[in-house]
Amino acid sequence: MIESASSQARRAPLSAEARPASSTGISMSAPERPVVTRIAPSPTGSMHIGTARTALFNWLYARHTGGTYLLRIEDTDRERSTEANVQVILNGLRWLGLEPDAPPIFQAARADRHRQAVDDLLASGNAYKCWMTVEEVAAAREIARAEGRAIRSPWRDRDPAEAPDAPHVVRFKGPLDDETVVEDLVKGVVRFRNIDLDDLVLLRSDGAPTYNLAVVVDDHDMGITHVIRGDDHLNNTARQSLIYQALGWDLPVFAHLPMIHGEDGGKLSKRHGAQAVGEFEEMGYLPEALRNYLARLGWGHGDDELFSDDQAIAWFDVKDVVKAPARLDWNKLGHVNNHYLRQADDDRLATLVLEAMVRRGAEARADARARLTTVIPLVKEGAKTIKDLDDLCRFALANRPLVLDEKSASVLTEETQGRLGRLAAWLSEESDWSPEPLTARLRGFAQNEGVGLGKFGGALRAVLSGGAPAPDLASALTALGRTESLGRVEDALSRTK
RNA sequence: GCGCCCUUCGUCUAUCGGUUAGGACACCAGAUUUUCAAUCUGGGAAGACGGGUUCGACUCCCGUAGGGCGUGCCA
Repeated sequence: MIESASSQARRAPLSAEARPASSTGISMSAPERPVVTRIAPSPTGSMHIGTARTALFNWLYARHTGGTYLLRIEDTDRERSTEANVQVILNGLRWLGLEPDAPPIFQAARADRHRQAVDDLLASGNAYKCWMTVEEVAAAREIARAEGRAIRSPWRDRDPAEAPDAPHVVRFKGPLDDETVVEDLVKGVVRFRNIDLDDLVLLRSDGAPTYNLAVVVDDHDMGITHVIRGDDHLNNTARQSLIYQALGWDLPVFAHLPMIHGEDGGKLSKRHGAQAVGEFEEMGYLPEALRNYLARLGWGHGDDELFSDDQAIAWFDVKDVVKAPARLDWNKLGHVNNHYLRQADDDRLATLVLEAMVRRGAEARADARARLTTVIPLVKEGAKTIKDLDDLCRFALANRPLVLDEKSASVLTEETQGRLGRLAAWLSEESDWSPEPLTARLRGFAQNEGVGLGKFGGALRAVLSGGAPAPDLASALTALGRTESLGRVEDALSRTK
C-alpha cells in the first residue's frame, strides 16, 4: 500500500554519492553547506503532538537559516505501517502549515540502498551475520540484564562456517573499548562507553533493513546537515554515530529536543486529553495558535509569548532550546488559541464553527452562516476554542419559539413580562440596530421605568437566549437582529398569556 | 539491573557568578455587572537536597533524591 506513493518519493533530492570520508573520530562536523533538516515520522499510529513540535523546530531552523526542510516517512516496520497513517501524517503537516519543501521520501522504498550499505559494512568487517534465534536472544538478554551489561552475540566472533541452515540477521560490529562522544547542540557533550552499546540489528532475518541502519543511510543520502529529533533518540545517536564512522561518512549535527509530557509529568497519552494532532484540530485549536504554543514548549525568546511565524523564524535557534522536558498546559494553550481566535477572520471562523456543528450532528438553519458571521465577532473574545465559539453562537442559531430552560423561565414573572412588553415597544422604535444605540435604548428604558437594568435585564436575556450563553444584551440584540429579537420577546409573552 | 538525559513559582519560561530572581498562563481578592465570559486593578507563588570552588552562586564541580528515556529482528 505504501509503494503507491513511493514513485513520487524518488523525485525528492537525494545526493546518493557519499562525500569523501574525512572524519577520523566522532566529532561534530561544522558544515558550510546550506542547512537541510528533516522530520521523520513513522506511520505506525496517529501523529503525536510531539512529532508536530519536532516538525515545527525543524521547519523553523530551516527557515531561519534559509535551508531546506524535508519529510521522510519511516515505514521500515512493514507490519505496522499503513497508508492510512501516512495520510494522517501528510494531512497533519498540511493542517499545521508545516509541509516539506520536497515530496516525502519513503524509507521502505530505499531498502536496496540500505542493504548495499550493509554489504559495505560486512565487507569492511564492521558487521556480522548472527544466527541467534529469537529465543536465544531473549535468554541472552535476560542474562545480560541480570549482569548489568549489554547483550552480545556469540556470532560476533564465531566462524560463519559453523552457521546452521537457518535465517540470520546482520548485526553491527561495534568496538568494545573506548567511548563514543556525541556533541549535541542541546544537551552538550554526551559520552557513552562503547562496551555499553550493544550490536544492533541492521538487517532482519527476512532481509529488511531496520530503523537504526536506514536512518543513518537516509540522513546521509538526503544530505541532512542537522538531525533535530526527540531526545528519546539520544541513546541511539551513539550507535548511529558508530555506523556513520564505519561507513566513512561525516556526521550531521545532532540536536535532541526534550519530550513533551502530560500535565502530571508522565508520558503524554489519551488520558491527558489528547495526543494526536488531529484531535487538536477537532477540539478547535487553530494551527497558528498551536505553532505559537508549541514553539514556547521547549524554546523561548526572552519574555515573548505571542509572536508571528516570521518572528519565530527570525528568532529561532537550536542552541536556545531548553534541556528539560515540558508539560502540556491546556490553560495556556487555550489562552494562546483565544488570542488567535480574536485575530482570525470571521468568515473563516464561521466555516470552522459550521464544521464543528456538523461534527456534533447539529442541523444548521438556512441562514446559519449569515448569523454566525454577525455573532462571531460579538462573542469570540470569550472563546478558547472553536468548540467554545460554537457554544457561544448557539443562542443565535436557535429556532423560534425558543424553549426556555428552567432558570430562564422562572425569571418571567408578571412584572417582568409587563416590562418586557413595554421594552419591546421601546426597542422597536430604534432605527439603528447596533450595540451603542441599543445600549442607550436599554439605559433610557430603565430610566423611563424608574428602575435599574437588573429589573428586566435578566428577563430579556432569558427570552433572547433561552438560557444559553449569550453576550451582553446590546450585543445579543445586535446579533439576533431586530426581527428575531422582537420575535423572541413576543414568543415569550404570548406563550404565557 | 545497566546506560543516558533532566531538575527556577502549580505550568511554560527569563536569568548565561553580583537582580527586591522578571514575564506569561493558572490561581486568589477587588472593580465592573444583564448569566457566563471578557476587561481593569491588586495579591500570593520558585532556584529539589547536601557538599564543595569563589570575595560572591540559581548560575561552575561532586554526590543524593526525584522524574524521563533507552536497553526490540519498534521507530
